[in-house]
Amino acid sequence: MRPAKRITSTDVAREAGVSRTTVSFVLNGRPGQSIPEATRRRVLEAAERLDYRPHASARALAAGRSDVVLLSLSDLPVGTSVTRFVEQFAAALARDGLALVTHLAAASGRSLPDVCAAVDAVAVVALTPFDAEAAAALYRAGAEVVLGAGADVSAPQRYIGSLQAGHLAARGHQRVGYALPGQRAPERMAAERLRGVAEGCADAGLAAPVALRVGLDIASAARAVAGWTRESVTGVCAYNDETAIAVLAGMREHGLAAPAGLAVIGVDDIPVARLAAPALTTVAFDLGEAGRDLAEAVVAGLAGEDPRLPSLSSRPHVIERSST
Amino acid sequence: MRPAKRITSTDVAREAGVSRTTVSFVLNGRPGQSIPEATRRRVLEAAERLDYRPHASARALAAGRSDVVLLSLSDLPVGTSVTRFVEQFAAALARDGLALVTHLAAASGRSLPDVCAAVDAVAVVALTPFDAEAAAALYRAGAEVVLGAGADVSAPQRYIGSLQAGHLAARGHQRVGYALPGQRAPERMAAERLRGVAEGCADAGLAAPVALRVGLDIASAARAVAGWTRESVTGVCAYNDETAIAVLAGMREHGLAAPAGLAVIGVDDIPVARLAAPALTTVAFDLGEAGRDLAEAVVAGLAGEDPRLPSLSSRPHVIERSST
DNA sequence: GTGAAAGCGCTAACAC
DNA sequence: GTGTTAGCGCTTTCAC
Repeated sequence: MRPAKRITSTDVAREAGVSRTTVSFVLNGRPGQSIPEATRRRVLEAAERLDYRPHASARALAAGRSDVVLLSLSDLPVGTSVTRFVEQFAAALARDGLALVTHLAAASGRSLPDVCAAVDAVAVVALTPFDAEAAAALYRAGAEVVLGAGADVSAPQRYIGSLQAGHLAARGHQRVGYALPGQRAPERMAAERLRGVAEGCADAGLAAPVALRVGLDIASAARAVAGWTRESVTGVCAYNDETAIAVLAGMREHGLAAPAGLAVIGVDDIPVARLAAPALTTVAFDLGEAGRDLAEAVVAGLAGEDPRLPSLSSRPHVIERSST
Repeated sequence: MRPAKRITSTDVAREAGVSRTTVSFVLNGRPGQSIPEATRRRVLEAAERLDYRPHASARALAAGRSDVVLLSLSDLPVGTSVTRFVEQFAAALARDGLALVTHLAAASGRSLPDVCAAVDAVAVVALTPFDAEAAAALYRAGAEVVLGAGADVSAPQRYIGSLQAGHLAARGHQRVGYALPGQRAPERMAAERLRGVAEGCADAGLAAPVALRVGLDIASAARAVAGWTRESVTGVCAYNDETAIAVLAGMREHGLAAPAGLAVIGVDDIPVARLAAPALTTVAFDLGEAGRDLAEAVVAGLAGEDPRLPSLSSRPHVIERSST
């Protein structure tokens, strides 16, 4: 299957019996230009008939701007929430004629700025903030808008933490622990969530949480559980569901069962959370709305307005199951 | 932070005191052209000093081909194996000057061909085969190479299944079950794995596996477990680790524990697999090599050679833990 | 309202 | 060896 010859706007123009200019005007819905409905339809039909697709590179070169938005996904577990986010984000961008592609951080091949340049992205977006240097590199790589999902990203994260702490406090726990993730997890996000837990504890008049690192292996988790027991912690907030499940496993090692031995609450509501023994109480949130908001911010930024970052609002809420 | 004016190859040429042609030759490592080392270095240094980046769109337009490869990821759980794949794939492509971006199927915004056109991708790749129509649409969208990772994709999948069956057979199980995934899982992949299990059973002189669907919820899993018990199944192969964990949960519901009540073996070796109670025996494989092979195939295809599909070799192997 | 013409930044024949 | 030149396919000012 060899690709056929490219169909150009010249072909469409010929087919419709107009000039390329007109084709361009019609296809780009040029405002301010009043094109007779008849001509309009003729062009549209010709394009349709020929299955014409404007050549993106040529378009970008001439217009000085592509319509590609690049989303950088760090090695977050691409689970439920992120999926929803991508869905809504892409859909919202599409409504403005923008196309979304993703750079997976695992893709060690090229740096983000390199990829940005390679696809000639007009905007680059991530779920966590870019530091000044990274942003500068992206601008240099040709991006017009660079949006790390907000200084405000910290607020929702803290809120998640406070929900966790609040849930445990409401159940009468006096001393809570925090399960920090092991390696290769977004430190920043973990830190914000922990801070949220600390705030939640403070609000409830409890002491600061006992934060311990928990890798995704039983030994590491068992060690942490021992630590919490020693500190008479009775409930622990975990960075996410995977970590929470590790805590559950660590408890098992000590002959402890949730929630009596230790109450555990996670974040994310991944599918296996409800399959855990006992089923994991967790904080779920929907990034779908955040996706739409971010798309709006991107569009605003492209329009020259100052893209005030959306709050990444996600309406986090506790899903109570039996682990607490 | 506003993007500065673009640095063009003209700037580099001026800075280096040569013509744009020379810059182009040097930067693209034109073979057959013998450029004095001195000039070469001068150009390279100028480019470096100016932090010059060729404008991708202009490049693609002139050269008639971009260097963007688009990977389409269906809603597979983007877990360990896929991550390794992407890593190696991207790295291998980078060695040939190609950049990788991903289209997440969840990104409902635009169809794959649309995105392909938007980034002007030279090649589009997926982990599962494209049907003729889809491939044709991609060619029409401007792709030169379209590679669904192989008709041969079925072989490794079947092999995985046979490994599972073999493992159970070796442990003396006489009647095995198969846990088909619930919704939104790649049917095709599941079918191949099941077939592999069937073959494995046949090879061991066992009856065909009892295939039952298992959603990611306890009720569904419990139902399946009841079904298997009724059929005196003593060991079940699960489509993947998540499904296997569901089976474990379903067993719990019936007061059964692995491996005595029912032996369970999964696929993927996701992090929580080893945290399950009991720790899940599973089939792990490394898609890294497959990533490298696929990159090679893409490059070959781009060079006009017939891209004989790599076998997606992945060296699957059983990781024995206590659930069997 | 429509068309002619001038580039966007780069590559690649083809001269020098 | 290096520079001159002609586009790649599209957008967009500016006449008609």
